[in-house]
Parts: sequence; C-alpha cells; structure tokens
Amino acid sequence: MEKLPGKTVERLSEYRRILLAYLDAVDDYIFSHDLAALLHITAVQVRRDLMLIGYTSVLKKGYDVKKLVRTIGVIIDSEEGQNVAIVGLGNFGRAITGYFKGKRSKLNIVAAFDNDPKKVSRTFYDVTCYAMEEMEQVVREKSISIVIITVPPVVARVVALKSIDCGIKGILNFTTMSLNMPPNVYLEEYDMVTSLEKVAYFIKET
Amino acid sequence: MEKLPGKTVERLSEYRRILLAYLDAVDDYIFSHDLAALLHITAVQVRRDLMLIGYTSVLKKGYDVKKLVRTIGVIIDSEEGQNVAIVGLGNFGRAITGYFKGKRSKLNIVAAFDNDPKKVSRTFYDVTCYAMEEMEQVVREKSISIVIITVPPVVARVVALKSIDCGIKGILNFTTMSLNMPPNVYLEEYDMVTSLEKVAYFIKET
DNA sequence: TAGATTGTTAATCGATTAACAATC
DNA sequence: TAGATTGTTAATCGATTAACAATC
Repeated sequence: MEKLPGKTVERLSEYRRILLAYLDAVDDYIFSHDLAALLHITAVQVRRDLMLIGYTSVLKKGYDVKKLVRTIGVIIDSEEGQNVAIVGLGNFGRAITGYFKGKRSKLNIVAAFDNDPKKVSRTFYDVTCYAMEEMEQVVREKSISIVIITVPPVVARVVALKSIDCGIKGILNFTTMSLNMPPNVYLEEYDMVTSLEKVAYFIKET
Repeated sequence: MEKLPGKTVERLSEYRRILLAYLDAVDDYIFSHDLAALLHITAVQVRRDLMLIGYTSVLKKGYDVKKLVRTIGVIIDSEEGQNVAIVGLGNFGRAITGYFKGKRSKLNIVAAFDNDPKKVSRTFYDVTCYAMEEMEQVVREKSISIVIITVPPVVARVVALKSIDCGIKGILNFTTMSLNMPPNVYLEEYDMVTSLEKVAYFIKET
C-alpha cells in the first residue's frame, strides 16, 4: 500500500488509543459519528481515513471495534515490534522513559544513553543507561531502529549524526535544535516552547 | 492586525529563538536564505512570513536581526507577560517545570497544582505547588492566563473544566485525552505516543 | 551594469469538508 | 418504506512554492 498522509496516520493512532480505552465501555460496534465525537473531529474525516486504509463497516451496525483496532495495528506496528532508545537522561528524558514504560507493547524502550558517569550502567524504570561510546554496539545488539533525542540543544546535532551512523531509521527530536536528515531517515520534531508561545499569541487581546 | 496563520506563528517563534541563539555569532543583518537554512525551510517561506507581519528588510543587506527579534516579540508576547501554571506534578510535569524555568522571560511559570498532599506547599524549581482547591484563588491572585495540563488522562477533562471556570484563556494539553473547549478558550494538544507511532509507521518496510 | 536579493501575486499542492448515490 | 449510515467524488479551504518585477 502507498504511504498514507501523515495526518491520517496521526488520527489512526488516536482512533486506536481511544478505542482501546473505551473497549469495555462501548458496544462491539461503533458508528463513525460516535468515534468522531470522542476525538472532537467530524464523522466524514473518520470515514475518509478508514476508506484510505480500506476498512469497511459491517452492515449498518458501524465499525467492528476489535477488528478496527487490529487493522490499525497491522498498518502502524511492525510484525516484530520496534525497539526505541532514549538519548539524554535529563529530567525530560527520564520522564519520557517512565511515561512510555508499560504503554503500547509494540514500541519498546530498550536502552538509554547518557554521558554522565553517574548515570551510566544504572537503570531507570527498568531501562539500562549506556555510555554514548557504546551506542553502535547496543543499537546493533538490541536491534534499535528509533531514537528519542532529549539532550541539551548544543549537542543535538552530533547525537543525531551519531545515531544515523549507528543505523537508526527514525528520530523523534524534542530539543529546540532543528535537525536535517538524509532522505532515508524519518524525522519528527516537537518543541514545547513554540507550542506555548502559540497559545500565548492566540489568547492575546487583539 | 488580523490573526496570523498558526503555522506562521510557530515559525516566528522559531525564527526568534534561532536568532537569539545566534545573536552573537552572526552579523547584525541576515539574509532570508541564511535564516531559512538554519531552520531547514525555504527562503520564500521566511520572506512570506515576514511579509505577513509587515517587516521589511534594510536595503540589500538583509533583515536587521535585533529589530526582527523585537518585532516578533511585539507580535507574540504581551506587554506585561503571561503567567502560566502547571497542573499535575508527576515526572512529566516536574520535567516541564524545570525545563521552562530560566527560559523565555515573558512566559513565567508562577504556580503548580497537584492533589498529592506530599507535594502541596512544597516548591519545585522555585515554583510553589498548591492544592487543586486553591486554584481559583491562586489563578486570580497571580493573574494566570495559561495552564499546562500534565495530569493522568482520566482526570484531564475535569481539570480542564475547572481551569476554564477559573478564567484560564489558553490550555496546553499534554495528556492523551482529547479535550474540547468553548470557543473563547484556545487549546493546543500534543501527544508523544502519536508522534512516536508516526515515526514507527514511516520507517516501516513497505 | 550584472548579480543578488526582495516583496508579492499567481499557481500548485495537500488536506478538509460538502454533496450525494447506495445500502440496509 | 423512511431514516440512518456509509463510501466516495467533487468542491473548498489553507498553506507552500513558483514566478517575476523591482531594487540596490
């Protein structure tokens, strides 16, 4: 199948989570407008997204919830799951490690990297911290394909380059430093300062 | 001035940060293509954004860096600054508190709220934690207009409603629970699980 | 001048929404 | 049947990019 639009992928992820959360509460089937209401979007958008992944409803009963969850899993997840590493175990890196632990099963945080000797070889939320020099070896041994970068901005670029050297395929960059990647590496960036400033702008009195 | 497109506001925030960071390194003036290169976008986009805010370059020397930083400040910041509160002092809430402390001066985290008695009345990174019952009073006394929500998803909705009751104008929601707001409250949501799943999808082998 | 840079309009691209025939 | 729901095309909206005249 052709790659889906990024926005559709984001919503598929949200559909799945909300359906999993409501799995016990709702019936076995759900109508497009009910799913839409849970996410505060329109029913047309739900139907169009599901059309794009070739999923069809059953009769006029709506969408089979369990089947839909499985179908979205087939699209987003990999058979074997993807292994993830955190690079940078500051406050933010540790919070993310704790946050992801015990969440979705197909995305596993299996290692952390930091240069602080006080952190290396300790474990945080069951995740072992390694020194940066060990990265290549650990990435290979643990089949890590994604890194989450939470280092200070000044070293973000060298960390990203190092990750690419180690064979990483996807990067989630939480630093304020904008990165650019070769075309074979997928990059997703988020900056909370920008988000907060956006809020500040839009609530400003004219 | 009419409200700018959200994407333009995001980039203005990024322009400012990158210019501040490079303030000493670069010359007093910067060309659109140089600024674009720093953010890995196109020069046309930079020029169009600056056109929208009515900022013009000087001669053929490029944009006056200091003036541009000030101009963006006038657009994004409020005269008096905006006061921000964190609601939910878990790992994530504490990390964000520490992260924002000592950053941009016009956005100040002036309070935190949590229901855990062990946290209430303690301070984290110079920010005092209050009980949820005190919210209305503290928001009023400290003129808080924005809250960052980092509570467990199950209570996100009641926290958001309470915030609105207290007169909050903008919400930055980091929980996985999608919120919907009355039209007079500005809402920005971010979900890192979705971001990570998006990365996972796009690096999947065909 | 020739070359570099700009501000702005028009064209393109992508994503959302409206419209509607088909189904139960 | 009548009403509700769906899948899908066409129209709309918004954001990015291309084109280009004007400036130094």
